[in-house]
Amino acid sequence: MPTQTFLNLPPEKRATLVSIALDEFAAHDYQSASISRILAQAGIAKGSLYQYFSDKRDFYHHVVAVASDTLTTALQDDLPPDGPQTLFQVLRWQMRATVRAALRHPRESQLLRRAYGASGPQDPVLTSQAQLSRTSYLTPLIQQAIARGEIAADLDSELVLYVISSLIADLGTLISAKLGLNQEQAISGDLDLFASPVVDQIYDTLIRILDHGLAAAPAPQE
Amino acid sequence: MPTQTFLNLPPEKRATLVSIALDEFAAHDYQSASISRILAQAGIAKGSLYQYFSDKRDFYHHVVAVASDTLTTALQDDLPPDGPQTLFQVLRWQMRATVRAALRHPRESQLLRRAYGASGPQDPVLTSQAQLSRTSYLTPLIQQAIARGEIAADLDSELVLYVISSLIADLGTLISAKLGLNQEQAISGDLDLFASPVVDQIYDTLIRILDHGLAAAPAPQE
Amino acid sequence: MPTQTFLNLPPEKRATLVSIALDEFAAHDYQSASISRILAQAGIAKGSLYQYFSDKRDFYHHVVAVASDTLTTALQDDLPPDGPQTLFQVLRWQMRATVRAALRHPRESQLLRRAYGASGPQDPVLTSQAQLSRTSYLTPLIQQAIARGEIAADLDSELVLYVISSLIADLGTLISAKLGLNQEQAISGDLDLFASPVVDQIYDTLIRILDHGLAAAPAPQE
Amino acid sequence: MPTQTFLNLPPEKRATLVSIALDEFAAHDYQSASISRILAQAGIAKGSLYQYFSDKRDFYHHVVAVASDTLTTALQDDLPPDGPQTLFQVLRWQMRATVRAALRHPRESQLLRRAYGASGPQDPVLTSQAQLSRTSYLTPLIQQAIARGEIAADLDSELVLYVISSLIADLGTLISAKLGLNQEQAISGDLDLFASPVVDQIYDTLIRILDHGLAAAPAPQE
DNA sequence: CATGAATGAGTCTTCATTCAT
DNA sequence: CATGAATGAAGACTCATTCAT
Repeated sequence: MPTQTFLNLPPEKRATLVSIALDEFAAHDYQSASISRILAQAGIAKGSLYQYFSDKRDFYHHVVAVASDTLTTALQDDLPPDGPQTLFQVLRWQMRATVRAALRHPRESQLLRRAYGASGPQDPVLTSQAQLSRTSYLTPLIQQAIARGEIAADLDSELVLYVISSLIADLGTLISAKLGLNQEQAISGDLDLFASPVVDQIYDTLIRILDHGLAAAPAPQE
Repeated sequence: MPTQTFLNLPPEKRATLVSIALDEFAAHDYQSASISRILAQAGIAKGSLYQYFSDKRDFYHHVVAVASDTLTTALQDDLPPDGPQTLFQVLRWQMRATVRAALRHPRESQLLRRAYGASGPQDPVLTSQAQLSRTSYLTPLIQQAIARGEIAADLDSELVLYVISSLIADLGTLISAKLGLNQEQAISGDLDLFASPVVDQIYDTLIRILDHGLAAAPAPQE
Repeated sequence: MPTQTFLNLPPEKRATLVSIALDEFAAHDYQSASISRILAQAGIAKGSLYQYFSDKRDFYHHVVAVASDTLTTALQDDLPPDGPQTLFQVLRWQMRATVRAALRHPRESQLLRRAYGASGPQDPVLTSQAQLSRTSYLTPLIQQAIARGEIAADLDSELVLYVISSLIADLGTLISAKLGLNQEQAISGDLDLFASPVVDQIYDTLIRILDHGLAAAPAPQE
Repeated sequence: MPTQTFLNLPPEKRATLVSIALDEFAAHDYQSASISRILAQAGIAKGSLYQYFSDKRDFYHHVVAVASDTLTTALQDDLPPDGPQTLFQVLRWQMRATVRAALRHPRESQLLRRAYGASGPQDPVLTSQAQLSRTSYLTPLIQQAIARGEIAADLDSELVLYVISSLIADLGTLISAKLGLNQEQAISGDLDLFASPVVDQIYDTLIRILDHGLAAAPAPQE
């Protein structure tokens, strides 16, 4: 946890430090990210960091937390239009919002992929955070959907969550591939690149697949 | 690429070196994996490695390639029973085979997850290998399935590939979660842990979802 | 030397600071004792210390002086019973008092052992203090004893001082060894551990040796 | 323990390194002695030391061992003349030899004083070595002396050892004081400084005190 | 062709001290 | 007069790589 000393810092300085650290931790994994590099670039003395955070890991956690906040906020600023909606209408929106948030915040996105993806047993803090972040938003939606009969009642909600979040998780990769973007473009943060009917069609198709797959089916004729 | 010198080595020595390296690279990410540690444990002189490989990265690539081979071979030794089968019957087999291969070869599995997952723009070799490994096996199956009408003709095969491989990719996580296993047990290599009706039911349900979702639908009643 | 600012401090605060410093300096040698640790534990601001003392070493000297006072006072509160006594009767008392003081004030005792023992040429202040502390109490006693004929007149009083103080200096070690105590017990401050006839006998024997050795001997019969 | 790598080194290089380390460890206590300083002065690369020793402490132990060997050898090269001798004749020789060895090897002497004196519970290796070094030579002599009746039979040999070794331990201090030498002269290694009748008389007197003190006394007439 | 000693830049972290508030 | 943030040198130790044998 950041010390009070860090919290007292001029917001600008705080932001600079975190932003530079974001770059470093997004580009290298925890072990190989270099505190020295970050501090040199930020123009902050070696010793100072240890007045802000107790540890390299402590610092890392903070940076991850900030990135997570940034993305979460971006998602919440991009809510579906009001009015009653089916799970699948909401999911379509969510897909788009997720992709757009990742585009707008490529470093945060990359960092979290790394942090939550590779968080071994060595960092239980992150492991549990990761699980939470995957679970918290979708789980209630899914349970409502089951209650409303939009999803087959006999489907295990945990499994449904797995299906949906798996499909959303790597969406960026899919879209980049279909648009023929290289990785640089994909993380350029240029939203226009993704404003394409192709992308919309991807959403539509995925939603159709989910809808048909999960629907409380008049058991298909197999 | 390994030098000829390496290829001339007694196979046993080669295997030992690679196996120990597998441990190291599975346990630590590329940067923090230690050549020194590997060589010390293998009883091989520091200089020798640089007569076998040009680089730490070169060596790493070789180890990843071996791991990839191991898993691929394991998958190919676990083929579905003969006879004409639908895509979904094959996929069910494939799911089971993938999970079993990962269980039987936990280090390789972990290494590839790391290597393909976090392969940044810094290692284009791995990035393309990763893509290939995801693509090669499933793509022809999917195209056949489209041809045979098992999948809606208007579905883009690339997207179908995405859906299927996403669902297979993290299957281990899902199963571990549902069985309540911790990470240690999950990589223990104990096949019996996964021999449970719960697991079979997961396969069944996922296949049902895929089937309904991808089927050449008599368009559902939405 | 402490500044006036320090002397103006509420005695309680002063005592707290010194006591915590005592712990630190008793546990680590001068260089590795940490001002930061002391201040953090005492809840005193970094800058303040440098308004109380000029230096780490200045502070150290003060702590040593306090410890020295504490022990000296403890010794003076444990005077031999009144009435005329021989040097050896006084010495026996002194041995016991020294041991008891060390037991009652283990931190001070440990600190002084460190400070006076290892005081190199780098810290002349301590070196001379150390010498003084060894000399001041015993020297007059010895001279009286010589005058009274309890000690052979031809013995050099400086040498006698050396003999006596050497034997007293490490008494703690000897007693701990004979009682089979480990170091933890030895500095536990538990007076009862040393309340044993074995200990009394050690005093008696040492005194006998000193007495016979130093006595104005009718030249022994060898 | 030194690695084979270290043992393979040209003896000259080995000696240089150890000698410089001797200076450093004699001048500063373990914690504040600086590996960097030693290596810089020795012209050896940082990394190399860790191919010779596993640790700072490992290195330290080696240096202490070398110093101990040096002093032990010096003592053994200075044996008393042959022929049956009383304990006290031997002790007189031993005093002289100890003082001369310390003079000839002032750094080793200083290092061992530090190492054995301040060896806390944190370094059990040294603690036991220290005890051994104090015990091994004198104990058998004392037991013989008791057997031969040179020492009172009722004296505990452990206590006698304490008395004798205490008096020998700080002899250097006493002599320096009596000769009026400052610390620099005392560690200058100049043997001639100590070739004085004053010194011989100190030995004589101490031996007389020990003799009278420990003798199997016809209880003196006090 | 194997060896393994040498290298020195690099790692994270701690420290006593200063100085503006 | 107290504060506590800033500093940057220094600490022990590890690393991939080279090169003479």
